[in-house]
Amino acid sequence: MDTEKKPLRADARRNYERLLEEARRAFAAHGVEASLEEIARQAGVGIGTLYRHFPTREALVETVLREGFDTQAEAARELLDSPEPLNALKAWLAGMGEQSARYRGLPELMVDVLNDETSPLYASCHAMRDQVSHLVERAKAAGELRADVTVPEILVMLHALSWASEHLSGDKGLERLLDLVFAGLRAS
Amino acid sequence: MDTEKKPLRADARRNYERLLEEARRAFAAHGVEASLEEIARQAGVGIGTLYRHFPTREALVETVLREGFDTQAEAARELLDSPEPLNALKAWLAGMGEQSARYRGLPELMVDVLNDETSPLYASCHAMRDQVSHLVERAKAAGELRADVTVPEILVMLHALSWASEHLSGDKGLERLLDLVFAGLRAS
DNA sequence: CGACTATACGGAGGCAGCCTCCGATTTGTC
DNA sequence: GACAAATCGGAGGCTGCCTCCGTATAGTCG
Repeated sequence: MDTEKKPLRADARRNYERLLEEARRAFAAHGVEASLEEIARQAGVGIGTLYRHFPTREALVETVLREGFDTQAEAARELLDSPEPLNALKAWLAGMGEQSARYRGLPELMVDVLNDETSPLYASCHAMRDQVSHLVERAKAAGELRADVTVPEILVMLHALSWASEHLSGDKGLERLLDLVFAGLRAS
Repeated sequence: MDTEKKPLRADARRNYERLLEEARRAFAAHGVEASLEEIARQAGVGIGTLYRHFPTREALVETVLREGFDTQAEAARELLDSPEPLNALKAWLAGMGEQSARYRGLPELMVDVLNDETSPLYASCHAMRDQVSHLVERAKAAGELRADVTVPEILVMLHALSWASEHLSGDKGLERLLDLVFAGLRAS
């Protein structure tokens, strides 16, 4: 895991930044399946250059998302000290869900990645998985969370809700859906 | 809504059936985004013939799914007489969810179709929407279902769970997820 | 049975996207 | 300023979508 990084040549660095910028724009506009050739075109760069910097679509997505992921990871550490385990978990899930809902098609990608060690996104996702594990254990220990629900179930469900919120007209969809799932659909 | 149907020519009918057969196979193997050209090829038919019988991918999907949908619609009518409104709703959702989970990518298609009147799937989906509405009203009236949850929320959530069950390793995933959502994640 | 017409067939062709490969270009260094 | 290493760019091969129209065939009628 050594992160050797020779300094890039000036033109390479410039192109790298332009590509990221256009990728953000394109993902926002067309989802995570946006045309890579279009991204290169908009960045004023050949398609070969895009593929040199980002060998796969996932590599590009990963780089675009990394900042948000790091923030999210930090949030998890703080939440571990919260006096309300269940709310801490909910808060973490809401944050993660927002990340996952950032671009159309992203929830699908995230879920697929959970079982694919070769993906550049795998490391990030796995780290999150560990973090949420702690939050889940704590909430279970406090008797606030069903003991029989598993971490994979929670994660898949979370991404499913992000996925759903893409397809729901309302804007505050994700939060609402999370509430429903935590509280249950039965009349109280 | 007159269903005029001139009898097809013998070769046309034969090709129609072959295409449906191959479509079922292909959707099962590769999801609803399976290559149409491959389907035509496997059916021993030109791509033009496929498009003549099924002008859009959705038309083909719709035809493949119709039988299951009709069965599902019939189930709804019976469930309206069930003495347990909430269980009736759950049963209906489980059935619908299974339909939606039949092919990879189908939940997404179904959700998108809910707002697209021009889709050949729209009629089927809308009919279902009406049916589930009755079941939902009944369950609310009986005080067994939260009063503030809406039909669109329930439907999107259902398709989200179908979507999730595709991505969950276990096989009885959908049923389990439905239970979780109805009961809620909080410790009881 | 043979001819004629509505019906149906098939695949070429144009477009777009993925990804690879390698000759041409540019950067940084001595 | 020249040279090697690093980087660029896009042509090319592939697959898939969908349309269009010349060709083939089923069914009918004399």
